[in-house]
Amino acid sequence: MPVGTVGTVKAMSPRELEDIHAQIILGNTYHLYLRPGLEVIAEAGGLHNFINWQHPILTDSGGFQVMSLSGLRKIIKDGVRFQSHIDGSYHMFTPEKVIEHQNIIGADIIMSFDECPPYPATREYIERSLRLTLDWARRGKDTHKNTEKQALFGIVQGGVFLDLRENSAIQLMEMDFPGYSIGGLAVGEPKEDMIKTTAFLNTILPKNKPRYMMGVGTPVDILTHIGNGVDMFDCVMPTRNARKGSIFTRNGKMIIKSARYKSDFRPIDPECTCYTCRNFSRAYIRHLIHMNEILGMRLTTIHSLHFYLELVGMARQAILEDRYEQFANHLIPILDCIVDENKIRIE
RNA sequence: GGUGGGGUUCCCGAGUGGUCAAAGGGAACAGACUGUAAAUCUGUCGGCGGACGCCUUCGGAGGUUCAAAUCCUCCCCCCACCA
Repeated sequence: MPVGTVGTVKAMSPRELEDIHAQIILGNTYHLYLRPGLEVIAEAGGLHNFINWQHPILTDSGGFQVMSLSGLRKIIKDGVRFQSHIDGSYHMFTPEKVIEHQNIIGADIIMSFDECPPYPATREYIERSLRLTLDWARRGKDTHKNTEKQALFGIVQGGVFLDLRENSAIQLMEMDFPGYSIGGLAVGEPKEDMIKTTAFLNTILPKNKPRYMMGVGTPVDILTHIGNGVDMFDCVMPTRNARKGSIFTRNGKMIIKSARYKSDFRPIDPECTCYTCRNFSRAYIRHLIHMNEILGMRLTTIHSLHFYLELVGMARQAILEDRYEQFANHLIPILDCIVDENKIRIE
């Protein structure tokens, strides 16, 4: 799922998203609440209409902002009081209000309010945080009435402590959500911990409901966790990194702003079918990024998102053909490095 | 022709006897980025060597001094105003 925090996948028009076959995009409750404000979105008839995206949308609850804006908020039992990073005004987010907000926004899949705890954190901290998040999940579920049109997911927390993860998952499953998110990962913990966690949850979470790993990840992460039964991902990396001249390809990461592409007139990936690769050279894209030109960001974003969506499409096909492990094992070492064609040539 | 002001490391620009390989900015180069306070941030940026250091550099050539980007002499070049 491409990330479109404030109601736009940065640098992309809805038509460009359709061109690369994006099926669903993300929005963020906290950011949309602050700007443009829920009144505007309500007046527009919901987020789909407001941004003219008639395909599915998933909204995050603001739980991630509990971590990313940790200097500007206070957690209490009832919820989180944020101080706006825009104008300093105070805003109380409770699990009930967060559901009401998301009812107004109207996303197809919505999230319980949670605390995304930082890493490292003590077991005591994670336990306390988890109790709160579970309480909030229950309160959110009780509040949510529009269940026919909006699927509310519960969010599994528990840090890197597997027993706490288990505890979290089981209690959420008792509440019977239509899907389960895995939160609080890729926040700085070792990769092995992340992998152990999804591998473990793979044995617990129901197989007939979607599992969404929040905020992950690199192409390698995605393939790894698909292998552990995860169905859905979102991540800012393909978009954010693309804008800064670092893109993902089937041959690994390519830092297109690098001097080595100054006079390289090949496409980013000669085999790629995206608009960018069919029409523009590495040298030109590098130039655009260096010039800080809008088109540069658009073209790199198109490519990286196209690649991500193609990658998960291939993963889906490999699963259907019962050859996923082979597929992933072949691809992961390639995707895990920086493209260096000169080096390959020497070898 | 006259008067005044200047020439500093890729560029702009500070520095007016030692603590200067020389502030600051830009460019350039190398990276980081994982439910987006991100068109952001970090590092490098004369050469050689782990560090301590050594060598080359502040328009050019001389000179003064223990010590010069900084002071003196001559020369070259630029800018402004006047004629």
